[in-house]
Amino acid sequence: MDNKLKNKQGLTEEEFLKTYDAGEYERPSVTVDMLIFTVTDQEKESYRKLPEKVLRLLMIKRGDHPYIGQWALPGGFVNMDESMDEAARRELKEETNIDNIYMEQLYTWGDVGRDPRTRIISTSYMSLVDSHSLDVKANDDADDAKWFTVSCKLFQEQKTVTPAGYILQRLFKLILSNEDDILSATIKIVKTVENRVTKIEREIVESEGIAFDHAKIIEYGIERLRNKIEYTDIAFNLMPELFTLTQLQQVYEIILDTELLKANFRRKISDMVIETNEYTKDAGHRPSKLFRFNPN
Amino acid sequence: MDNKLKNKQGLTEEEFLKTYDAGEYERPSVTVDMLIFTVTDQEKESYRKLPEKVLRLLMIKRGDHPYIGQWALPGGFVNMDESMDEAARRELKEETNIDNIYMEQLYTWGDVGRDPRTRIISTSYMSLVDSHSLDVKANDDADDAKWFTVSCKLFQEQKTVTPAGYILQRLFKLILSNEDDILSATIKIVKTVENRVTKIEREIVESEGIAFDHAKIIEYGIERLRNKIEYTDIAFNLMPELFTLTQLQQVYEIILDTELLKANFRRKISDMVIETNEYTKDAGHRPSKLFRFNPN
DNA sequence: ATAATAGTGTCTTTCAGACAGTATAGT
DNA sequence: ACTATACTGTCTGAAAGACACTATTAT
Repeated sequence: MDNKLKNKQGLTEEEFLKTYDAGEYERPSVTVDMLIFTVTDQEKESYRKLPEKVLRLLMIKRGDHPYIGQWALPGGFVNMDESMDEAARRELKEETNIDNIYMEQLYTWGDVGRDPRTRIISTSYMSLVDSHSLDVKANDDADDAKWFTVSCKLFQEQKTVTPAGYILQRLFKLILSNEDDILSATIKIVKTVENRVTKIEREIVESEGIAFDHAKIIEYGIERLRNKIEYTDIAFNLMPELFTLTQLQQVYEIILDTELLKANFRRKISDMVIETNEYTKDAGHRPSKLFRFNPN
Repeated sequence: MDNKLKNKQGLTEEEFLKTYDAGEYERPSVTVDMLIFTVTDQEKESYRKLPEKVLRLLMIKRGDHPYIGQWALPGGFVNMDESMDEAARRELKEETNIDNIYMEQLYTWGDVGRDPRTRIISTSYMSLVDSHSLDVKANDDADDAKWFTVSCKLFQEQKTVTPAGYILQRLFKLILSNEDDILSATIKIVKTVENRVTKIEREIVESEGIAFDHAKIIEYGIERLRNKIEYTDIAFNLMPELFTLTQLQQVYEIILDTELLKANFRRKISDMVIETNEYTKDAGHRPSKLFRFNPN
């Protein structure tokens, strides 16, 4: 490419860049918000039943205004000398102390009033962590990071047919809980189809204890996770090196919030796993074969 | 919520916000980049054949450094008083002069050196427009906007098995062309699976006439479009009010870059369309029934 | 024996793919 | 009659869903 080309002011690219002034336009701040999911065992309820699994999300208690005392997603500013992904990895490392874990960009949230301090645009990332690779680290961190059990359920659906399409309104209840706190929010998702143009809007109806618009960001992340677990192998990021097929099925079940039939589940995931010769021991019942992930 | 809570400095939220100083940290600029797709008829090649369809993308010729003379996606800065979506709609309106069209956020691109002037983070949006609702407007615009025929093909695939997974490298050739210009780029997509952690990276190998990292953004958009057309009804955003099933099939075929079997295609889309009583006229062959979109 | 979980076989229905056939306009 | 497109019927095989059955450990 000819880099001696001159612009209307008669400047070459080199000269142009040397004199370039980024200008006095005011700029938004840019942050990343991390959705860090893991799956852990619930305490066994009866003497020799299998432990139930729960989906957990890492949240941080705010120590200052705004939303002081409420819980927010971990995250922080994107520095001038790092890419978005690098910023996200840095935050992840700070919170979980793990380096090489699954991470994916989800969506960028840029409504004007979403932070009362100043204009902040925030990109959300989702990360999936095997709970066994986590040390307690994130639990006794100075900045009050804690894992919350996540539940997100559709509880109302309303369809209105209009002359040129329809309006579908769905209400989701998001509940985050642990031993000490229960946070909740209601998120309204409105899908409008009019003259074959589809539009989807997401709105927080009510939010208890969840800072900023993070309830919306969490709901969106869960939706994406549910969707993606169906047609990719991301679920294995939540599994330890060796696992039983029942454990794997439990992970699918808590994420999708449905019960699956064992035989069918095994058929479906059969070529994503490799059989090993090892078995579980000293459960109060028949031992089960351990499998590992098969990266085809 | 109790908004009389005080922080460590003894300030209420109101007092805190009044004295809040956004700080002297340098901030990136934030822009939106629009992928505006449409489908148009190619000139008929023989006297009574059906016109072939082509997928087109709107690009703008750069009049200043950097990348002077090259072609870039339409887009612009996000103002402080508008949301990301509003900025995207504004750009869309400026370029196409249409208001109510399909638009979807795709991805946020934030590599450090992606713009030589200053740090710019850019969110890409995809929009689908029915070409009949477009006037020539965008063609004779002052800022040299033009539609390019798009083609994006996989031309090399290479898989290397590693001890703990594999590396899959794919090369795509992107070609944008119209009567006057041919632009092209090669994009490398590397998928690494290692210890059950998957990572995907996208890199521009070579780019001819396409400004910035826009080749990458376009390739990603096409991938998403191809993916989404399979399981949603977005294709209808590219169709006029009334259309024949063959026209609809052609749209699927150019986007997916494959040939589909008529009978199977019709079965698949049957409940997304409504039959009308109208027929096409004066084609050199049997008239065909017109359908409209069925917003279920 | 019984509780609890592990693991398999198979029937049915649904859906995607392939292909062959019939129908109807213009020239 | 012929060309070009419109439209339909049906066979096949793969996958999803439902369900029933057998197996193996600990108490």
